[in-house]
Amino acid sequence: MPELPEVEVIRNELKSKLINQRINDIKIFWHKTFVNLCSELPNDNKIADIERLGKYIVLVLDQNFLVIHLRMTGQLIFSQNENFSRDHLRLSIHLQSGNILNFYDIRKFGRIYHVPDLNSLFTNVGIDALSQKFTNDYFKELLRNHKRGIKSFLLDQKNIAGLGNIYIDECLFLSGIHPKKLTNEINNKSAKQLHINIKKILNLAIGNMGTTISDYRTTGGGFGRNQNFLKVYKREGNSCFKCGSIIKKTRINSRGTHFCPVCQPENGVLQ
DNA sequence: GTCGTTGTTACTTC
DNA sequence: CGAAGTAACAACGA
Ligand SMILES: [Zn+2]
Repeated sequence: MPELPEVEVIRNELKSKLINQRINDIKIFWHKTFVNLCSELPNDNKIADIERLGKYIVLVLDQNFLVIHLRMTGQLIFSQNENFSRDHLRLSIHLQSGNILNFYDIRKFGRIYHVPDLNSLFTNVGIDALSQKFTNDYFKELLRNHKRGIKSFLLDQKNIAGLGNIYIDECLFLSGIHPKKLTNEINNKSAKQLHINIKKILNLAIGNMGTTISDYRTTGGGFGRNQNFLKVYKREGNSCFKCGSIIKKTRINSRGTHFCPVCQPENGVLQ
């Protein structure tokens, strides 16, 4: 279930495969996957560019946009022929070159929106975590203006776009911040550390081609490698790489949350 | 049969 | 209003 790094890897791979290609036809196999808010289908449109905001991939067409969100189990797999699996195939974008971009999605939560503009779709999406606009000062202000558990705050895409459950646990561990620490009680030093680590961890994960825990695949169907470098996610019961304590797992926002009780003390007090 | 799962949104309650 | 909790979406594997 992809977060910013996985989406960015897919975007980079698709750029060379799709830009300047023309869409011939779209075949829909699960109706809810495709949300058409334009008067027509995107057939005959050229893909001019591919952008990303948070976990959204944006195919910029001549006239309008195709916006893709993979949600939990979405996969975009590129094929140069008709010889591909139809299992869990929800939609195919056929290009005039004969190549096909297939959208697989086991749980059917993913969506492909065809929209005339991006405003309505992105009203509740904040600044991208890897954007130049996401500065330390901006982050400090954002934290100060909310009183909310930091993990819950970071999961909310209207604050900062792109972080999800895995990378939030990793960023908070590396920064020594308890996931329930209130945003307005995080001091400037911790905020700066967290800001640096968010960028660092996301960029490292992109370099490792993303994290494959179960369903994430690159556009060639390959695995990422970043799952081999996680420090706390899925490591409950194992020793902390920093201090040797046992990594704990709890539930925050009904999400599995992994942390070291010594390196990330609640209320700044060792437990 | 039950539980948990990398996401988002609507809804309720405080 | 903000924040927190829950269900819903839906399918699979342990
Ligand atoms: Zn530790």
